[in-house]
Amino acid sequence: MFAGCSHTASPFRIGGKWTAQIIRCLEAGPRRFSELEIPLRSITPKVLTETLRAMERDALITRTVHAGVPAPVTYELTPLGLTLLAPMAACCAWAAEHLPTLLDARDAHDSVGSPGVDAGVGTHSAQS
Amino acid sequence: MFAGCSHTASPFRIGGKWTAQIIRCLEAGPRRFSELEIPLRSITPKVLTETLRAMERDALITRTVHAGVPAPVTYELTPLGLTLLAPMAACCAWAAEHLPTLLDARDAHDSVGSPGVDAGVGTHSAQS
DNA sequence: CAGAATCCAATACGATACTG
DNA sequence: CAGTATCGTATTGGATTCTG
Repeated sequence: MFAGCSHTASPFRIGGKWTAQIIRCLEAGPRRFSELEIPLRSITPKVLTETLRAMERDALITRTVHAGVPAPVTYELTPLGLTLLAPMAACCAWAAEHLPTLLDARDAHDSVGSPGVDAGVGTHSAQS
Repeated sequence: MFAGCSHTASPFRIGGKWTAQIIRCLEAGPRRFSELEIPLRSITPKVLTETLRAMERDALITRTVHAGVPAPVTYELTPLGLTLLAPMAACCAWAAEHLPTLLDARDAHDSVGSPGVDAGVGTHSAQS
């Protein structure tokens, strides 16, 4: 069970913090480096490069250098990368339905012992 | 999208390295601390405790101290925890079908530039 | 039995600056 | 444009030892 769960490839830990978002950005077709930086607004080029290289290594995406000066580079999902969309959708649906509950429970648990100004339960106010 | 992706609660990063395995261990019913240590053979009590506490905080499991000396403690999935089984099954199915492909690609990529004794592609031999 | 305490190593993530 | 280089910090996971 969970064969190969060596922490970078566990079913629930596919890659790092950005892998899932990158896959979604590539869902609609090839994107260039700078086109990925925009929607992932807080990512640094270094981390983006690292993540993309790791994904390329795992055959989830392909990296293509096109002709031109300066040479544009595009990233695209491989067939293997496309297969991740289904389980990701399942996880996404779960999050949409249950993540607020989880976060509320977390808030409630955290506020025990430090109620502060008694803001009450439900202080949660999801951040994107 | 991926609301609440603050790195501990992203759909593809539910908890730490062990959260998913613990959920599966609890799938068939309540388990005691020591009953969890066995199947998760390489976990240390410290990390197991940390993970269980985090899951309890997120209302994924309940912790029950029973009467007796020494007092047995059992952990059990909450209704919320049970809802994770479905997306986990999707991820698990993905892994069963595609993880070998991914790992083979990784091996192939890694062996480029350091073919060693030319073991060829497919040196993969999955470790559990 | 079910952990708590302490210490430590690896890694992930990020800020900043620079380049072919 | 699409990175690379360097540095620093925060978080994670683990080994070991001890206890009500």
